[in-house]
Amino acid sequence: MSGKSIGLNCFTCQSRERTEWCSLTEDELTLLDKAKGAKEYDAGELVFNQGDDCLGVHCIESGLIGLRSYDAEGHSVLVRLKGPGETMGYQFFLTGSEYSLNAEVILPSRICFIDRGLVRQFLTLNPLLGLRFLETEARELTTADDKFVRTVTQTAKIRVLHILMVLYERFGRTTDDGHPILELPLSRQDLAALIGVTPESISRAIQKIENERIVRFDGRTVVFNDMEMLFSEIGLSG
Amino acid sequence: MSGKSIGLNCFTCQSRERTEWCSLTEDELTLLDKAKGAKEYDAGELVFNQGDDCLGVHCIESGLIGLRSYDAEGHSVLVRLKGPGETMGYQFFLTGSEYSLNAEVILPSRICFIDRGLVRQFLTLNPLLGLRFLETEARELTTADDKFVRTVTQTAKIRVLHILMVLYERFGRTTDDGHPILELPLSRQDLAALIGVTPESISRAIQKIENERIVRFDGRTVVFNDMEMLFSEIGLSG
DNA sequence: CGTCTGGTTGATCTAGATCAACAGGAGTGG
DNA sequence: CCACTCCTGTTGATCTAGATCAACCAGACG
Repeated sequence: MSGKSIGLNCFTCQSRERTEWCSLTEDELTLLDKAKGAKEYDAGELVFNQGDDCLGVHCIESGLIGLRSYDAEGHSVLVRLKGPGETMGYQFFLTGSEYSLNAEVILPSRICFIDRGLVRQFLTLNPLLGLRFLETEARELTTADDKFVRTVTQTAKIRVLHILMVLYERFGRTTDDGHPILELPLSRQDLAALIGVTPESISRAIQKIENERIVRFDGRTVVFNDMEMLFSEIGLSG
Repeated sequence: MSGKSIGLNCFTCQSRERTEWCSLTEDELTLLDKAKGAKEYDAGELVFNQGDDCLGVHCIESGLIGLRSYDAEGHSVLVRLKGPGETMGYQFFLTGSEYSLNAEVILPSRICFIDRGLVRQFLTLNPLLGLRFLETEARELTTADDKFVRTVTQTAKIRVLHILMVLYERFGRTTDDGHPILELPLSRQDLAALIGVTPESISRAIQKIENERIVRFDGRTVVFNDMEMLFSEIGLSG
């Protein structure tokens, strides 16, 4: 069993506003707060394992999780990242199937676990909760479809540019002198697994991108030199 | 405007049991039946267009629809098939975005349209409906993720075998002498677009598959000679 | 008939995988 | 402190699955 049990309070949760659970009433939240379990995880730990039965859902207060799939030949693919305010594992809870993915801790995280019985109860009790999840799922499905289309139609270089853009929207900031900048939370290997290519291909794609002066890399720091160029390369569909 | 308006009755709908809408009450169904619009489409027509605003959802009574994405360079990818009892377009309704896909009629279809206002109304009125959609979406998300993993880890041949299996589960039957058989509803081109390869690659993959005696092709008829072999090739994860 | 579309086959090209070597940390243990 | 291994990332050489380009055939249809 990985993770260390800690105390966390739903009412003071820094990510509450961002979660679907914010649609719960005061009373419901009190119930949730009592019934949930909270844990702290170090980078590298697993929150749940591919093949395990899904006993509930996990809600991330802080940190970063990667949902990774290993196939029979040992190939690993990073299917999706999950961050603060996001709930993970609900599709397995909803389909009543076992996890088809590992949940790997990428950045140290605090994560709550909510038993499936309770989730079911809340879903029937408070219709709003279901609607929020419906919207979240719809967004995820759309990005999943989009990812498939990009994967079969675009080159590795363009897909790298695209994922940099996506990561920038999520983790990026602007320096004091106005440059858009991104501190990558991922290793090159994970970057590769995220777009479904080898680490070598990532290296070479980055090489090209730097030669074209679109972005500059310094370790895990990414400086965007030419946003116009980047946008035109990845196409409007951002 | 494509499609020809027809009369369809929700109460006698042959696919009602299969839809999420079967969770509606008698009264609600009466309301839905009055408010919906029904159309009949020929193969090749479009139910909705990439780029158009989503004004509601479409529920398929009979036929077959392909959700296809065209990128800027004209590449076409078949993202998903939708058949009787399935509702399509709800992710765009839910995210409030415009369609990112075309809905192409593959087999002649009868399709009902339900205005977004009404859908919203039903979703808040009857929580069960939302839960049903939540489950459907969860399944679709899982298959979308799975498709991504397969696309980046498996060869075209294996992906062809896999899609044949999926199509068999959906459209296949067993002959009198006990052979599993599949009447393909798709052209080779569409088969190609469905797994994200070129028609030429499909042809060559089929060639290999026939040489290995796994399945036999006769036009659009697929005879499964060796299910064991097929399963072992695509891996247990089905 | 000619024209068109869908499918197959062959020849060639190329993006990206694979295999291999190596360089720079970061520990770890003597 | 150095020697050692481990791990990540880069680079080079080679290989290959699948794309691309082109020719061709068969059936459909005016």
